[in-house]
Amino acid sequence: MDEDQVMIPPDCVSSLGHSRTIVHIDADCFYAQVEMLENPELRGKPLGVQQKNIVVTCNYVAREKGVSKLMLVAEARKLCPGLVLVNGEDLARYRVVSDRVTDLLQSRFSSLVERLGLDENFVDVSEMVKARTPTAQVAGHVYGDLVREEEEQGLECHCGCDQRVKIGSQVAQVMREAIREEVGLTTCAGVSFNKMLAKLVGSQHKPNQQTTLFSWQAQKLLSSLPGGVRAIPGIGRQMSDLLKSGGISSLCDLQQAGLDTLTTIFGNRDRASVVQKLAFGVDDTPVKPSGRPKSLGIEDAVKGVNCAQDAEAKIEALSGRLLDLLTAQQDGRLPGTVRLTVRKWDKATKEARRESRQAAMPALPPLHSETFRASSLAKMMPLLKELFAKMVPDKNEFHLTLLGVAFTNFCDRKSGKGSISSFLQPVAKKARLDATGVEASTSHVLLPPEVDRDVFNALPAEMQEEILADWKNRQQTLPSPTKAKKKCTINDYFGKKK
DNA sequence: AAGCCCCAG
DNA sequence: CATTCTGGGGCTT
Repeated sequence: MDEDQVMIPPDCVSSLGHSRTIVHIDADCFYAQVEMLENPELRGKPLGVQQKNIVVTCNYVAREKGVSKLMLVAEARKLCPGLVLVNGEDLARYRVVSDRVTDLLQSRFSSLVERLGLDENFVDVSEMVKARTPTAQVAGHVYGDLVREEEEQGLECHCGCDQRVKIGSQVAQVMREAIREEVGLTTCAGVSFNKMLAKLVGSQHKPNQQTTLFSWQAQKLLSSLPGGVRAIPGIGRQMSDLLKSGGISSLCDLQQAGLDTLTTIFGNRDRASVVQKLAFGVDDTPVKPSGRPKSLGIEDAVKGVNCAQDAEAKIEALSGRLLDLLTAQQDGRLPGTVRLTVRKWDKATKEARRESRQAAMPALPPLHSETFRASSLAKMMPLLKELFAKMVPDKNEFHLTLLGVAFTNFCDRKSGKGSISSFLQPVAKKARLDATGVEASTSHVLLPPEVDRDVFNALPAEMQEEILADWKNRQQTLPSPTKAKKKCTINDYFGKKK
């Protein structure tokens, strides 16, 4: 196939051009790395992280023996007899490490940090890049490996993005060093002018490496991707099946399909347009700061649950764990809604399908009271039983394969007399005035800048918790003055623009 | 707002 | 029979 001339349809132009600089950071085999971090004896041994009967991920020692993601345990053991397996069904410990990575990026590099799962972050470093000296060399790999030749042929981009991604690659390097030093994880990074391309190019060299894409190499990257249309982030199973039924399976097919064809396939012009743009590497979606989680849930794949009593026992156990998670999260918010999810095996259609029902949460006792867990459970269980009955009527026979409980619709606690706002508000006002942002970085517990450490230490433990929770909230919602300054810590590594 | 579908790792 | 255990967003009602 001839690929020198790829015609880009006129409806596929980007409104942002190459103006942004985006870094995608991806932790290598994340769960396995966290396990090795917590138990260093595992390093050097083939390690798999197990959920139910599946190895969900494994370290690179195991990969050398042929173990891969989402492989059945039996198969993995066969390939790698010495495989060490650890249980990874509870994600709480992974979430703690994941938060450390996101917090580091957000406090030191850019307020625009978007999480994707537990192991990936997009960072929009456009502002930081503007302030850098324009003489940077590329750190790490360059996609395409033809930089010098191509530049000599005059194929480089004249909008300035070549320079920007070079600086971006230096920033990415510093990010990865900081994550390695301060969190203990190796990562990969991709640098480009939009999210999709940053993510795609970052996976070109793994593990513990980084790759930068110049805009004039984007087409080459796209055509080189294996796996047809599925290689595009945002085109999943359903959409690729739809495309295939419309005669489109390769990325080249997709690029050649007209907007009308795609609209017919998807039955939706907006959808079609987004997909068409993605096929040409056009992605104007912003890096959207993730902020605090919008839901908190747990679920458990089950087998042999076929009576209400069994199910309710499981639901109670799950709810207890979920309340523990809520307590641990402790960012001061309480859920407004509970949702119960079941997955049923439908033998008529021979498919598993999920159903859920939700209800308003009853008022809960104070988060840290002794009886919080027990009395919350007591209030929730009747509700959950009702929800369960809506989906699984008593009479019918059923075969459940999964149960899940989730909190959503979080709201901040109402501020009362002894609450956080009455304490912080006046102090915060004073602090805003003389906030210099210089802030010698605290080595241990991070306090809000307006809170004096001695005052803090004298407070009751519960109030300390509230302050820390509130500070965490503010960091994720407001671009605080401190942070705006702190972004520039990268100056330690690079000179400022003259 | 409720519930389903699709996406992601 | 089923890849696990999550979490976000969009569409339809």
